[in-house]
Amino acid sequence: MARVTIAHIAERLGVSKASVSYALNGQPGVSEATRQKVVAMAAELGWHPSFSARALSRSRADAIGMVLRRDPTLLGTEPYYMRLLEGVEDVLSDAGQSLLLRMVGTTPGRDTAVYERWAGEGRVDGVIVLDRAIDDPRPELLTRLGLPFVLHGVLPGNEGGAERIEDQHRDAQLLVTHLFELGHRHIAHVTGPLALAHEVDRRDAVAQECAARGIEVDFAEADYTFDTAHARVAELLGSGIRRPTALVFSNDVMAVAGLRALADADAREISLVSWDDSMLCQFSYPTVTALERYPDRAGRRSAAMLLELLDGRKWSTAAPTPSTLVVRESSRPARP
Amino acid sequence: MARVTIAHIAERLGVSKASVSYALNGQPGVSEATRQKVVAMAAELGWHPSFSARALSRSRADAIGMVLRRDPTLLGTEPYYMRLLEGVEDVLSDAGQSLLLRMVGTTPGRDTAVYERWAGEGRVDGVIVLDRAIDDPRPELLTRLGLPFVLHGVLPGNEGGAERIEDQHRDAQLLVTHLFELGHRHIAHVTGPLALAHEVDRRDAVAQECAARGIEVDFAEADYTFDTAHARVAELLGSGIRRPTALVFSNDVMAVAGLRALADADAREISLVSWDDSMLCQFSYPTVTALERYPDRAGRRSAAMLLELLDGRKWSTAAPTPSTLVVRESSRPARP
DNA sequence: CTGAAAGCGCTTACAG
DNA sequence: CTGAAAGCGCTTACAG
Repeated sequence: MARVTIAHIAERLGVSKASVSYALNGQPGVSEATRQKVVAMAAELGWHPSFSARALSRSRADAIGMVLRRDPTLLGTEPYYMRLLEGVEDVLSDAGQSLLLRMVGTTPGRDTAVYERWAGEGRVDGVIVLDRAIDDPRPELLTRLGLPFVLHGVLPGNEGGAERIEDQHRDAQLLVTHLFELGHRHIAHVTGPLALAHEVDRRDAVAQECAARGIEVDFAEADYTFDTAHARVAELLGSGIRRPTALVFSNDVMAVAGLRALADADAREISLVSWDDSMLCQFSYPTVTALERYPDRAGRRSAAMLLELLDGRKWSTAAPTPSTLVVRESSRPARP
Repeated sequence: MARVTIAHIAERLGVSKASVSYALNGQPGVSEATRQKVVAMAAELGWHPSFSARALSRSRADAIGMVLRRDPTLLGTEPYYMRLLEGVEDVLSDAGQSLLLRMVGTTPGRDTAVYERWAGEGRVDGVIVLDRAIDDPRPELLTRLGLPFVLHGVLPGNEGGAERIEDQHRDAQLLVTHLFELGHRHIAHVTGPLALAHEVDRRDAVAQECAARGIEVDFAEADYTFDTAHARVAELLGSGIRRPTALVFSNDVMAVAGLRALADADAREISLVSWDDSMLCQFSYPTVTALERYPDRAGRRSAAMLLELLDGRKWSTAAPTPSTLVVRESSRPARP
């Protein structure tokens, strides 16, 4: 079980370690004949480059990291993250890179410690940052640490927020248009935490789309959990005056909570749509109209962008995949 | 942004690199006075050990790997895996170990290549193997590769299958007893792939529990997906003769498919329970009675076992957390 | 094209 | 207790 090294290969072939290294890495500096002998011998001996030796000499870890900050319980129930990871992992493994995963819960500052450690130890070459917050301290921290990063869902160079990959506007338009066409003229949007940049974007986009169509809109802030969303809906309905005829939820769990709240309030005639699709939306009763946002493709994009950034290549600006609205039972014509 | 090394610390303090190393690692061989100076200086300079240098000199990657082989689409929808990962990650990060994650889909052999590479490159110190199959080639492969491993859900040294951590018998008993007490005397169990060791265990355990109570039981094999499970239930109902009054499903997705199939066949009076709990069971209509199996704790156990194995420590045989039955609407008294 | 050598940043016997 | 040195397995200028 002793490790096969380039020294062994060099010895067997009677050449220098340098030649072996060049041959194995496809670098110039070896004759084609030598290269072939080396490659054949490496295959025969079952040689693999020692990851740590290579990392040390190249100062490259060949790994990228992701810190998930949400509540672990929620993480398990939101397919969004698994699908995102799947896309990221797919691109990384094709590139021979590893994915380091860390889940830190919601305690503030725990992610910071992870980044500091990763940077200090040289354990990852870069990171993908999720769930960008308003005044997010992470870009500055990562810059200070010298750790390359990509903000998931944001174009590089546009951290200011001018141009977003995840186009909340287009998504808002899909949702609002759908409700408008069903005759809804008064809706409410139950958002996620407004400390998250994309939730603010969504709220603003919904407001704008509604204004453009003469739809009245109310907003309520929740935190992606079932219970909070349930409570918000109960409040919206209980406040009495003028009820919305349709509700928009920023994720699938809250949408399903909305379903329950409507049933509890005997207000099943109210329509409802979700910003995230999942099996929850597919199998709830009634089934929930939702946006398919292709999180795996978004993950692929972020991973590809990070690799390009690490290679110093120019980012290739392929357009993100537009979302699709999956119409199900929960959205119906507004009652006349 | 130049890396701080022990050489810098040694130079600043006028001592040797060796002393610095000993001091930083809590090894004997330095005076207490020197140790304190070193530690203080390391903190001041913001020193972190170079992960790759340490890995190279200790031939230890301080990382463990997991290969997920299921269909990525299913992975996203089964909270089981995220919760499992959460438990694993928690233990690992407390121990300063990293988690390398790889998703390979269901193409046979792709996981093998990953293990070979990880072992060859020395990228991980060990792996946790999930979803053990009948005649699983992985234990042998990993042994040959010299890569330490833990079979998730199996006691070390009992790979033969004598003693399982995930006690399918106790779980089967919970489910069958519940149905028995509701008056069911004829049930059917829609299993996952019988190529998986634990699915065979479940089927056998259910058969045994039913026999002990004079319950008739049929079995149908599916593959954890909605469509297949839906088809199996349709067949079970269509076959005509004697219908079961209750169904057991080996995961949540299939249970929800069963719900739909029952509705489609206008057979809502048939009860149904799921071997896995999830939000799918919580928010379906009707809600589904399910086993809470605490996958995060199982993940913790496996991770802890692997770390102990790597350290050459004796495995501490704390008992696994027993499952709990969460009774919901889908299981009702059998029709007289 | 090829070889001898230094270097990446640690750890760890081995002399003093 | 302390220092000089070799070694982990690569990569990469630098001479021939």
